[in-house]
Amino acid sequence: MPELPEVETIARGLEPRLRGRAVAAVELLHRPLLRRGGPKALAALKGRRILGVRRRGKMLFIELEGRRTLVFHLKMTGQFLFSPAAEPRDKHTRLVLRFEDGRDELRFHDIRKFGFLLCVDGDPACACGELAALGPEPLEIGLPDFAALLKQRRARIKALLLDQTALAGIGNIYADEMLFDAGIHPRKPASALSRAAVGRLHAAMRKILTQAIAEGGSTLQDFRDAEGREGNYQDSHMVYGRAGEPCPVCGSAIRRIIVAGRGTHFCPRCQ
DNA sequence: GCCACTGTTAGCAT
DNA sequence: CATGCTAACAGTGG
Repeated sequence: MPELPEVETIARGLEPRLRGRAVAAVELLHRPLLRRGGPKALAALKGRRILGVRRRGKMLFIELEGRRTLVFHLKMTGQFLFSPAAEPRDKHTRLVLRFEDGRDELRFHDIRKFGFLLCVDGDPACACGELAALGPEPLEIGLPDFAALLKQRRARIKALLLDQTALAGIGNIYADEMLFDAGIHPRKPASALSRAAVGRLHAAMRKILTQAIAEGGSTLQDFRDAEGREGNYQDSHMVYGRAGEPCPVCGSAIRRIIVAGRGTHFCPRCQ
């Protein structure tokens, strides 16, 4: 579930509640979650203060003193929630961060167990090939670079939008929404887009992601921010999850097809 | 109960 | 190399 806007929302919510707090312990409840660093690296976080929380693509970074970083990928069902230490833990809780002030604890909850954690000493990009290979941020890439990127790829435009090495952070929902906004068919080869279409897609990408962040992301089933709140952007979805409903622009029935192995929603007339 | 479906991506086949 | 499918997991809904 969490794509760029959801992870950004989580990071912004975690930051003020984590910054400056010292870690008392990290409890790993599901061993496979930890893909880099090992239990010793987690133990070495004791006593260190949290300096900040950032996002890169769909990954979330908790930065600590001494160049240590916890890198989380939430995959489909990862969530963070603060709870009083006395409150019973859900069976899907995979990791708990306890603090020296003892006010509450941060729990990482992940039903499907696809999420992962890296505990890194130094530059996170050196510890994870996937992280090092991430493409540019969609909200930072300029139009000339975006156009050059599309020009050199023959894959379907939707597959390119989902390719994290091309652009970092776009997932299934926002790929469909930005293609609709730009009036582009999801199966169109990226290199075949006209100059005008590339311009529309660049603008749509910025508009959709910016609005989604402003709305706190989209909640379809699981997504909650660090305060347990749902996002609101699902109310603004034009095509995602609306197969069979009339297109908000032209009234044609929204269709659902499979592109790049993913359920894909689009208007056959506008796109 | 069984089957189809789900927001991600790694790994393998083509 | 580039691209496309499928499996990994667990839960939900028909």
